[in-house]
Amino acid sequence: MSKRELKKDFLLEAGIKVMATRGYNGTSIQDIVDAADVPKGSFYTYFKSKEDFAIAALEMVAEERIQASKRVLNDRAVAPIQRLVKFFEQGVSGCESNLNGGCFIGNMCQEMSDSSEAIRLKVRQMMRNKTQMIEDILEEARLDGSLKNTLPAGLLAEFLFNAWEGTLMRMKAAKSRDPLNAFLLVLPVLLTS
Amino acid sequence: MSKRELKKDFLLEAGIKVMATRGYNGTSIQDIVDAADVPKGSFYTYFKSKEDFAIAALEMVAEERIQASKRVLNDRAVAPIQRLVKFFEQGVSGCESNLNGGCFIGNMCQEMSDSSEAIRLKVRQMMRNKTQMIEDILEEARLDGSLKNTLPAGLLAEFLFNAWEGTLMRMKAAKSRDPLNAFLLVLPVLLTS
DNA sequence: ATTTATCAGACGACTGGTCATATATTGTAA
DNA sequence: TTACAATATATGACCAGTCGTCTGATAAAT
Repeated sequence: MSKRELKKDFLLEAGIKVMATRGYNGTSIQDIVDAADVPKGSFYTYFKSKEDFAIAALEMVAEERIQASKRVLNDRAVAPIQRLVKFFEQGVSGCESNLNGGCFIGNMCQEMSDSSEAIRLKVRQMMRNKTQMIEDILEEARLDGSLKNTLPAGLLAEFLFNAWEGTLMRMKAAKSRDPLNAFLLVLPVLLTS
Repeated sequence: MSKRELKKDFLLEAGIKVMATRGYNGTSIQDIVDAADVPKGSFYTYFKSKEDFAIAALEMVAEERIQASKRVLNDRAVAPIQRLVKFFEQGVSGCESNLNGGCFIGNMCQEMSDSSEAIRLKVRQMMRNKTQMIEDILEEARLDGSLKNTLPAGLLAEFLFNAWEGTLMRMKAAKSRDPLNAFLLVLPVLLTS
């Protein structure tokens, strides 16, 4: 990885931390460069605009999450439904690492979908990816007989992903893990009965 | 209602339409007064700050929604679970009326929970209210035997409310009703089997 | 005449973005 | 290896415009 790319990534990582808590419009270019301790002029060497930065940030977060999710979902030593539970549990901790609960992707979705079509499309693509991963594991669970629910896996996956995003949002408002507990208790009931 | 209160409400209604699509930080005082065709100087006659406006806006939206929800949930001519389905369907249309999909409360939650404690607490309270309404109807369904699921009603209500908020969010990213359809198909399965 | 409500415009701070200049880095030729 | 030009990167002062908020003059009501 070139020196340039390293610095770009450093700027991204620092900026994501700020933007994940203060939101897109709540974060200025100045905030981002301050967080990375980089002069303001340098920002536009790496990103052509603030929107461009946000999209790159979304891509970086997505990449991290997808890698982490794959590690959990492909562990064939664990039963599919157990893997799905782990997938969600790990997804939550991934969000908390950006300090102050909340999913960066979900936040950007709510704040920017109506303002920036480019951001909306990127968010949509990332949500589709995640949903597809859930669908795949559900198919696997169906094959081994552990998934009792007879609804189409795609439908169930979409429902579960959305429910989970809603759970993350509620955690943010409540500043509590209770919503997560409710989700994890209902999840197996929905799938195995 | 006094002339003053009428004008205040008018300013609120106009401002909510803008803030619901552009977000809190994406909406300026100028945007709000322009939407209501009121001079900028007047804004601070009615609201002591932008945050104060947002909280009043949240209260107005909540009041509308709660009234609409009560109408649906208290209609004893309809079976409880059917009422719950209607409750969610109507909740979606309530959000779309603020143009461009998405729940004003959910949007404010994601954008502002980490920035404004006052807004976060208001959002939390509103979510609790809604969840309580769901819990009540679930209890009713349990009494008449139509709710098969044996999980505590409070838990189920929390899960359902969060799933529904997630569904609204996904609709915003996807610009589609598919997430709603998935929700409405899974809902009865979760409750009655 | 006195109080109260309204509002135009000004305030300083800050916005996303640009640009001329300064500094590194690289490629080439001797 | 050195010398030097050519190119790329780094930078902070600066732009025009906007931000949320406030004040002082005016209008309306009493």
